[in-house]
Amino acid sequence: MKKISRILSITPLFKGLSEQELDEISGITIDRYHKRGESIFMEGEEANGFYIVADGQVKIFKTSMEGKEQILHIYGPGNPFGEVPVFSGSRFPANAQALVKSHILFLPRNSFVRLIADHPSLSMNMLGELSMRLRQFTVQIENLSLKEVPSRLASYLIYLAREQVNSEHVTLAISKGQLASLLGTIPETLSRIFAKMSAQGLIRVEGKKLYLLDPLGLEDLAAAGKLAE
Amino acid sequence: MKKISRILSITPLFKGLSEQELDEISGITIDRYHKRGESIFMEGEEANGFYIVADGQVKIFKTSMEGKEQILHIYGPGNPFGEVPVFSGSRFPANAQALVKSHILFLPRNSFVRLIADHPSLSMNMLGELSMRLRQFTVQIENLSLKEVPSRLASYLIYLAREQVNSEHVTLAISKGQLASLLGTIPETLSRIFAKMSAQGLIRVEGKKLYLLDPLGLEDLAAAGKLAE
DNA sequence: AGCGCACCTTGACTTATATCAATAATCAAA
DNA sequence: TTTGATTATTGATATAAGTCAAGGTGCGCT
Repeated sequence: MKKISRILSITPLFKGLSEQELDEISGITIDRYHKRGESIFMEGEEANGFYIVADGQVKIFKTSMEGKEQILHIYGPGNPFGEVPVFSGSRFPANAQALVKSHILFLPRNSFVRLIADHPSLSMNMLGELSMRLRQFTVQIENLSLKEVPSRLASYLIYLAREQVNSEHVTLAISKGQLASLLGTIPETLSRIFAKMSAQGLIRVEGKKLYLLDPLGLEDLAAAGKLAE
Repeated sequence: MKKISRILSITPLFKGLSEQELDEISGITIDRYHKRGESIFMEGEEANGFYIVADGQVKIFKTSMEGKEQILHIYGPGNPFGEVPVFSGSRFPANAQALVKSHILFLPRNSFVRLIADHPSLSMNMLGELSMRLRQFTVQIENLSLKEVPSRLASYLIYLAREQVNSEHVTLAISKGQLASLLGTIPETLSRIFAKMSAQGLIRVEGKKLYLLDPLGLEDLAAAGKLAE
């Protein structure tokens, strides 16, 4: 019980709520544990609640008929997911799967909706959460439609650099294959672009460690630029 | 005043609100009129409120450095837009422009946030609205990343057919150039695909009137299928 | 009615990225 | 440490869609 409260207290969604309110919420959560690769829910499935990552890593994704996958989000501790059907429709719009062994909290829809009606600050937090997602999606659509893969990769590297304080290098939290899927491409293409960017002296790749050798060049590439041969 | 209430009453966002609550809202709206092609707001601009289309048509879009445009939404009477910065950040994530002469209602942020805190059903409606948007975006990302242009077009035609009751034909509310931008392509490509689909006997194109000759073939194409030569 | 401008279409060409295939590196576990 | 499996790289080739360019069609406006 104490452990759950700790997770809830670092969840931005619950920021500003009192001890008592957090206890109320932790009273309605249900623990779930998923192995690496295990499906949490699938697109089209009926939802009767949503989730919060307590520990581990989860991907939200779509797949095409031919088996290609597009990752929409990758979430870690403190991130809620699968809330859309709580507020509209009742089916999940995408799939969720654990990328590593994960501990997930499940919040049943009805209890949560009751909670939200009574606590305006909780509903404001949820509105903030959903609008952040919309913001991220506009960026993702812009990237997919208006930029080519090298620019998308450069954007992602810059994003990682902001996220991770260590200015020396950044570390990929996911495999390169998954990164390809997140960027809307395939591993082969990503691999080639890593090679080209290395040849240009923009980055140095050492497994999951990426050294950003030329941050300005990357900014440039992210904005518009073309990657020379 | 009476005219505004009528618009608000058909706006799904305000469904279930009392006469009095609608009056309260109409008390804080500000009328704006925009000519065809006029900008309503631009990406990155500070927002101090959001909008509702009273009459006309508005597009929400992103543009690349090189001038290519990706339409995110096209909104008509009753649709709210530009709400994201009300709940997160403070800047618009995309551009808005009137496609035709339009009458727009502006709702100042502060008054609206006050209103939402007092009326739980209004906040639930807004949560529903934002989650519908998230749903639409997942579809759009799926389309851009996982389907080719002919499939996207077929999906859009099927969507139009559901929207418009007349099963005989559908009518484009926008120009073909704008449709291209909505589908994440360019007019030339769209034109060629219209030609191919016509040659296959899937559709017949007469200006803005589109006859869906082979609905099953279109469903097929939308799902996965390839368009033959 | 006819002028002018925006929209649309068609053709030849280029290019980014996917596909297919083979090999290489990495990693976890026995 | 060896082994098998996952993950990553590299090469050759195919293809969808973008670019550039030139006409054509239609529509609103005086």
